[in-house]
Amino acid sequence: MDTIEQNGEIPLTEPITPAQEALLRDVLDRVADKWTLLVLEALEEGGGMRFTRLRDRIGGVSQKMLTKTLRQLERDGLVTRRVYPEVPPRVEYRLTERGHTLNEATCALWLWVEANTDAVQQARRAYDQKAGAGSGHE
Amino acid sequence: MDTIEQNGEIPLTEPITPAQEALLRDVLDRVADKWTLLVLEALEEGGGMRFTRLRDRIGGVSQKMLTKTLRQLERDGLVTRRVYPEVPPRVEYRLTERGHTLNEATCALWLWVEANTDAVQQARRAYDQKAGAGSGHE
DNA sequence: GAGCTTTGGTATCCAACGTAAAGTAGGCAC
DNA sequence: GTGCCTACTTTACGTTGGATACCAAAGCTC
Repeated sequence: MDTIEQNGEIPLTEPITPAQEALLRDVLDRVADKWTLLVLEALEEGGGMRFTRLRDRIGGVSQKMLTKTLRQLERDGLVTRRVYPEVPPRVEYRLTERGHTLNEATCALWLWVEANTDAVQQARRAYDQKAGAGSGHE
Repeated sequence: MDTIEQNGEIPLTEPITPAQEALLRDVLDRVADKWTLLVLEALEEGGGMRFTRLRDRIGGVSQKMLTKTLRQLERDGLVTRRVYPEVPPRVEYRLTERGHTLNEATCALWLWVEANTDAVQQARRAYDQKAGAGSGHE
């Protein structure tokens, strides 16, 4: 009989079961998302924030995707969604403690992007020139 | 190797121009990708690797996406693609130095995922129960 | 010499996803 | 009553990702 693990400790060396592997892959997919990272960053910097303010702050995100991203983050226990029963409606989103730790974990990634954006752009230009000039498989 | 420095220094606090902002967003979008992270991880652990081996090692990735991901990484100067003119063809992918640094930057993210997968799963169960029970907004 | 195999891809079809724009709710100023 | 405000939800549509099929080119088999 397969019991879902109920112990409190997680071996950091290797994921053992395929179920754990699948779940890990799923969580990774959720976390390695552009909008997720941007929402986390915005909420980290701005503290609690309303929907529209968050949308404006991030910029370029559709309501649908922002709603979806926030719901997923709420479901995963990374942000809290607090509704004030007022008119007009007011909903405030805020990072949980766990969400805060995730944002910290992505900090290195942000720094990498900031530090390497220039080099990546140069690499792209070089690649595009080379592809356009020499191989000629068109 | 000389890097072109037009403004002399890059402030790590804020991106200034909208163009830089857009590029940064673009690079982030490229980097915050499930397959990208998995490819980087696989190449980091396994060293240089052939296409099919990489596909098997990652698991669940289609040829199309693996090809696309590898092309993007190559274009961005993060992996090298070396073709041996043999039959059957042999293509070996390998991390560049910059790709290696990116993988290091994502290390914290991997650790977070491994450490928090369990808690996320629990949060999801709690959320789904609560949503199904009727205290929510349905 | 026809046909199968192996490897690293393209090409095609189709479902899922993301975006933009319009619609919904519900008090409140007019 | 009409319109406005906010936080969504729904609809329409274009783009992307996945599964499958196909391709090329040499070697081996028959």
